[in-house]
This record gives sequence, C-alpha cells and structure tokens, in this order.
Amino acid sequence: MAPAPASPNVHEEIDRRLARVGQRWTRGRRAVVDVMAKSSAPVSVPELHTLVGPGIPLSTLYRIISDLLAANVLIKLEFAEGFARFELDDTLSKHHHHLVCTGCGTVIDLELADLETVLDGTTALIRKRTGFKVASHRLDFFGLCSSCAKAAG
Amino acid sequence: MAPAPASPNVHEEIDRRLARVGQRWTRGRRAVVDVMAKSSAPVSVPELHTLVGPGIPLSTLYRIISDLLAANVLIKLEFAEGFARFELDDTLSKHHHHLVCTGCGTVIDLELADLETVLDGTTALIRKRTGFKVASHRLDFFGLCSSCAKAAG
DNA sequence: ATATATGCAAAACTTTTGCATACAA
DNA sequence: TTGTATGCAAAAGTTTTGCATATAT
Repeated sequence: MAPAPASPNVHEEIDRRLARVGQRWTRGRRAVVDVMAKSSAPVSVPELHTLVGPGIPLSTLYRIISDLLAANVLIKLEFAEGFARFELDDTLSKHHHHLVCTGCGTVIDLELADLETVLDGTTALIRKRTGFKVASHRLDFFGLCSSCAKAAG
Repeated sequence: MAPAPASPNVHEEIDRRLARVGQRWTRGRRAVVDVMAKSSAPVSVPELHTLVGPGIPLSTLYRIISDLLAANVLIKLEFAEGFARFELDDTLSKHHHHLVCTGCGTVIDLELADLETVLDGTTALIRKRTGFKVASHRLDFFGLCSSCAKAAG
C-alpha cells in the first residue's frame, strides 16, 4: 500500500540525476531525500524543517526542494491547504494515488494497480477527443479516514 | 465537454444555499458567481479581480470566496502554481476532471462519464482495503494542449 | 433595526532572492 | 581551485484579519 522503501538502487539513481544537472550531493540534500524516502505521504516544507531538525534554515530547504524538483527527484503536489507538499518522483518509488482525510487532514498513499490500466487507456481517448497529449495524471480521493469515520459515527 | 452554463435553476439553488447559512445575496457575490458560472475552467482570485473589475478589492474577493466555500457553492483547487483556483461545486454544474497543460499553464475542463463508473466502483474497494470512507475524488491529467504539442513538434 | 458584508490598512504565512561565506568536486 | 551550495536577512506574493462604515433583509 505504501510506496517501496528507499533502496540502494534509488540512492544511485538519485545520484545519477543530480550529476546529470551538475548538482552536488550535500548534507542538506541527503537529509531531505532521506526524509522523503522514509515518508509514506507527501511532506510540506515546514514539516521537513521539523523532521530534519533546525540545523538547516527554511530558505535553504526551499532552495534544496527547488533543485530536487529541477533534477526530477521530487514532484510537487498541492491539496488546497495553502502550501505545497513534495514526494519522491514516481519513477523512484512507485506510482500511487492519495487518500485525503477531510476530518484530520492526513494524506495517505495508496497503490491501485488495477485502476492504472483504465486510466492509461483513457489517455488515447482524451487525445482523440481533444488533441490534448496526456503525459501523466493525478488522482486523489477525499473522505474520512477510518478513525475520523468512527468518530463521526 | 465544458460544464453546463449557468441556468436559472442554478441561480435558485445558490440562493437556497446562501440562505441556509444566513448569507446575503449581494452585488459582490453576484459578480463572483457570474464569473464562475461563465468560466469553463477554474479561476484564481487575481483573475477574478480582473474579470469583475477593480470595483471590488482583493480582500473582499477573498472574503466572498471564503463565504461561498462555506456555503458549498464553490470548491477550491490547487495545481501546484503557488495559489488557489476556484470553481462552482460539482452539484451545481457537472462533475468533471481537468487537463492541465504543462506548456502554457492552461486548465481545461473535461467530462469523462465512462470513467466515472470505474472510479465510483473503486470507492467500495478502497473502503474494504483501508477503512477509508471515500466521499469524492479529483482526477487531473497533465500534458500538452494541442497548440503546445504542435509547437513542441 | 439589526445582523451581515464591505473597504481600507495592516499583518500573517509561504516562498523567493541578494550577497557574502563555506563546501564539494 | 572553481563553481556550486549555504546562511542570513530582506523582500515578494498570496491570503487573512481588525475595525469602522455601508448594506441587505
């Protein structure tokens, strides 16, 4: 259900992607990538700041995030919260969707391989109908997580 | 392909929703709802400011938006642009998805009735697998619109 | 008449940037 | 050594809020 944990292969692949755009493998980037690889849900910058400790200032975290986006190591997501969240690129972990709890705000990763087939098939249909050339998609489900559902009765 | 245009019925239904939470039907709200009803894609507040004219200050627009969200007249969307977009609630127009052009940033509304059946069926699966009680979903496709695809060769 | 909505100004919050210094290759 | 990354401080962009006034019902 959660994306694959960080493996040495992932680490090597990130290394390759940083090198490709002339980025160096620094303490700060290692810290950010480690947090992202361990997290089973997208992370915001303030959360990241807490998770990596106050050693790295927010401005640097934002710059690291921006660099890792440019290197195709991370992707950016927004859930109408007023700030952005980030997670490892699908090609580094596994393509997945999100369950967003409207009760407590928690975001849960979810793999739905069966649904992928349908969505991929839709790509051709959209192109024929509209001329739009789909490259990727994003699917979020909103509702109540099991504990919020219980609390609501 | 685009959502249904504003109809008298929609207007009445909005009226009802405002009344339900004790909100008044004012010049500013009428202006905002009119823009939303005419637009075939989600609108940002700065865009709204341009579209309704400078007569209504940004702070008031933000407050109107906030009120209309609370009255379930609008929904809030974010596309990783750094700001939010808004559109009429699905129950006032028609449930649809979005094509987001990564070339020019344009967002296009798209109805995919056939896909809805599959997605609705997925709800039960998710609940059984995870205990998460899905209430709604959101599906965005990213890629190049026909003109950007042409420009890219 | 009375509660709600607006306008203006100020502030809060997220994110970006300039510049001097520190660090990776 | 040389270009890239960091830290600090300041700024920019989006969104929120306090308070007095205006407006809808």
